[in-house]
Amino acid sequence: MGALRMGGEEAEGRNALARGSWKQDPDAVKTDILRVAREEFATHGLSGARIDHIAARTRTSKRMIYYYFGDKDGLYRRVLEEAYRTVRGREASLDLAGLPPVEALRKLVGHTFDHHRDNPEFIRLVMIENIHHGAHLAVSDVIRELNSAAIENLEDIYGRGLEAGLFREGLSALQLHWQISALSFFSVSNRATFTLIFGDSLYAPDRRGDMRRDVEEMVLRYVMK
Amino acid sequence: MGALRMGGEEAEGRNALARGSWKQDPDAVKTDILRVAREEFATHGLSGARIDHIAARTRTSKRMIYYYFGDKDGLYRRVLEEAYRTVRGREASLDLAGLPPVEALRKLVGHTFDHHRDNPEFIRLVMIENIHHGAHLAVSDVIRELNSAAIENLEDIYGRGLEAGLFREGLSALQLHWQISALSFFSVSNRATFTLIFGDSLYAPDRRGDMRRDVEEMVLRYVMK
Amino acid sequence: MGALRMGGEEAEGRNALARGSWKQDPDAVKTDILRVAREEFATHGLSGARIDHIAARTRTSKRMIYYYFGDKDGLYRRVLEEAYRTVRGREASLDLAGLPPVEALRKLVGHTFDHHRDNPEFIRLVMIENIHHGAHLAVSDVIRELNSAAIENLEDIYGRGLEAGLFREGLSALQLHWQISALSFFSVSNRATFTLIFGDSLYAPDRRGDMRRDVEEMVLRYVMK
Amino acid sequence: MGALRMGGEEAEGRNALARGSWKQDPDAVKTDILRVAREEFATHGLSGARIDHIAARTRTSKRMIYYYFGDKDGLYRRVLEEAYRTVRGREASLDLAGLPPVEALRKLVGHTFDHHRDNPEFIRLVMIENIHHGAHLAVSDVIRELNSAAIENLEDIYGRGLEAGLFREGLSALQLHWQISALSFFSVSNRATFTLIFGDSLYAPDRRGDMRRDVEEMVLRYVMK
DNA sequence: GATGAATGAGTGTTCATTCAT
DNA sequence: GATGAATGAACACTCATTCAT
Repeated sequence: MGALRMGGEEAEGRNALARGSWKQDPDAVKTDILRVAREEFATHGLSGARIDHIAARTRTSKRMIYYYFGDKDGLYRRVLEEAYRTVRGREASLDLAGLPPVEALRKLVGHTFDHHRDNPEFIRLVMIENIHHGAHLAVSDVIRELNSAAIENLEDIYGRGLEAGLFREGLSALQLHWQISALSFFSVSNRATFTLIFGDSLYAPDRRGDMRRDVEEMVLRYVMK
Repeated sequence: MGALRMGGEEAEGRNALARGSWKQDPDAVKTDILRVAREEFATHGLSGARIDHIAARTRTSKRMIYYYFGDKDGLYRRVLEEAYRTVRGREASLDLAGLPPVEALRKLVGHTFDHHRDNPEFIRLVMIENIHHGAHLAVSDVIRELNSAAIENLEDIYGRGLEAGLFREGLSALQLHWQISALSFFSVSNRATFTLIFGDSLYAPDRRGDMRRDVEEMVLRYVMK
Repeated sequence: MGALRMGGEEAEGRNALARGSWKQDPDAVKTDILRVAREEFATHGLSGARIDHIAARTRTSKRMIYYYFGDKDGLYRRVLEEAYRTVRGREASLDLAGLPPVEALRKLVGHTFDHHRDNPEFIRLVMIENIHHGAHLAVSDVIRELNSAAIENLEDIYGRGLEAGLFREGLSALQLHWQISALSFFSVSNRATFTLIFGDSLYAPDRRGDMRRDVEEMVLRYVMK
Repeated sequence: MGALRMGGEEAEGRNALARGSWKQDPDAVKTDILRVAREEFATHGLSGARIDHIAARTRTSKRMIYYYFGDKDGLYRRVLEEAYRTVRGREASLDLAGLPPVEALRKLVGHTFDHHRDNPEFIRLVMIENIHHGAHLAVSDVIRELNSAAIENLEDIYGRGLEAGLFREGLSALQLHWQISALSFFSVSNRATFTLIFGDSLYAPDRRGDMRRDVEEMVLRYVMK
């Protein structure tokens, strides 16, 4: 996508838009469609999303959606792929190698929590994909690139913690990743039903830090000797 | 009508059918519709579900769905309500009062984990409801009855643990419920995408007990001094 | 189709129509759709036909076409089936058993020629189906009922002609049917291009009898000793 | 441009392509488009044909189709014209003047039958054109050149047959052409539906000669005294 | 209460064709 | 001459819902 060629082009795209002549800039068109589509899919789900709605909020026409993305499923898949790719980019950029194990782990957990909390749209896309049994992720190429960063970070930290005699033996990076994800993901994904049933005390703006600390604490107490 | 709670009704329904006179048994008709609808909604989501599909797999006609449930949303709401009601019934039936705090907590966590794992259809309905921002649960009466059981159990256990000097101070039943739910729910809700990206090693049939123990362990280590 | 229940119902259908209330008469609705669809398909071909055009010229809506016929292909198939069925009915009604072989054969050929000439819509449907490689006839049940009448008539006539020493040996009913069909069919199917290239002298209204006689003559001269 | 008649062009086209410079050879481009278009139209009909499919299977782009042929109808008309022109070329090349009337007629009939049987694509184009009521042939210039060869051949043969006292009086070349065409054309045009209904015994590969002989026989018996 | 028939408003998709460079 | 981008109008088809009996 356009993002790859980025830099000057994006700026050009915006200038072109400002001049009212965004034509002949396919990357800008595609990016524009994807942005709107991501919102629509995240808000209404795959079946609930309407191509017409997406087209209406785009700088181009419905026809161009089909020109570039083939069909509704193709568009959804691209939205999903871009979402995963962006996340992966953020995970990789975390620099934890210089920190001692405990601090590194705490930072990774807190970062994961924050990231989920700050990207509810991504969370919703993943929820939606799970509602569809992962059928679209399964046929996508991105999955092959996704595995690494998060797990590698954890393996490094856990290994260093073991060596330093700080962490318990017998745990695995995959398991830890699963637990960290569960605590971070659920806090966003199930917020609606949870607050309806139990009130929103846990989600008061000034208590977000508490919740993150609780999650960090939970992971650390689980891992440390 | 609470048809879902009655075991006998299904059998009655079948007998009535066998006699060719189930038409005079409105409860059986409603139960039949709800059963089929729950499957359809859980499988395809709210927007993805088709009234026609539900009607086709029901012993009665499409007209009856509208007769008894008003519209698609009404049917979905009833499905959601029955699902929550059933869960609540199961939670209440857990008898932990006789157990010492640590054992009680471990049992409650394990039970929650198992329950989620054994009821993916319920998990999916909750996911779907969250995709729809909890809009249907919000207008339902069931929420008022839902709060209690799980939290009360936890309050009792946590209080007894504190008294016995086994548990840390400063935690809350609500927070614990949230954490237990997160770990249990995510293992079902995100199984599709998680296994696609990281493989299904965590979900091997013979490792289900490991995962439950890990969750129990995580909660206990978090709560205990 | 309606034709099966015919008699009083059709009349009722017409009365209902006259009263402006044709509703609740599914057979009349289906017959109406099929009539319009036959015209549309015969005029524009399968790909060229427009469901919207059919619906517009029908007493019902586009939606009903899908309600009764599933999709465009289903409608086309039904049109084709009804066309073949009608033809077969006419073939069977020919009573040739009482005539001497030569006269019987002449009458059968003339009748076939006239029938084709009088039913250009049927001819066009068969042309269209051949353009589509017979794909729709192949999956239809009617083909199984179609074989008989025409061939049986010919077999009887040819057998009697042989016995009477009037006809040559070594011919077959199937081959004769093929030849009679070719001469009759082509005169309708290729009329447009033929008259464009060679003028319409052969198709002058007062020469239709000549053409039929030529076809009869051709077949008789071929069959007779 | 008459590209279709030249055998060498195709090779030239390939050479040009091999040299990477076929772009400068408009005739090769046009021929290429026409070849692909003929297949597409013959296979799917006029309405069923897709410009995109044609473009995709061409060495050039969709734009060139419009550049050279105006629109879909223009392209179809050119395909039709080239097909007729090719046929006419073949008819003219038949040398029958040296043969005695009966042999000449038999050869002409057999040749017509074979030609139709060997060019189903041409037959299909003519069928398609007839489905469209000859509208495109009507506005084409080729029709004016088409009349002659076949009829002239027949006139010559029939005249010589009459003179020799071998043929019946009162027939016409046009009528004979019509009958020969009918028997030859139908065997290809209606093969799909005919074999579906009556089986393919008449079309067994080893019986093609029989069918041709039957057609020859039918015409000869019709013409001879 | 119950049924098959009926429907307006969308819903994703495709078509031949033209524009900008 | 040549290309990829762009498009309006239509296209087949579907949906939740209601009507007539």
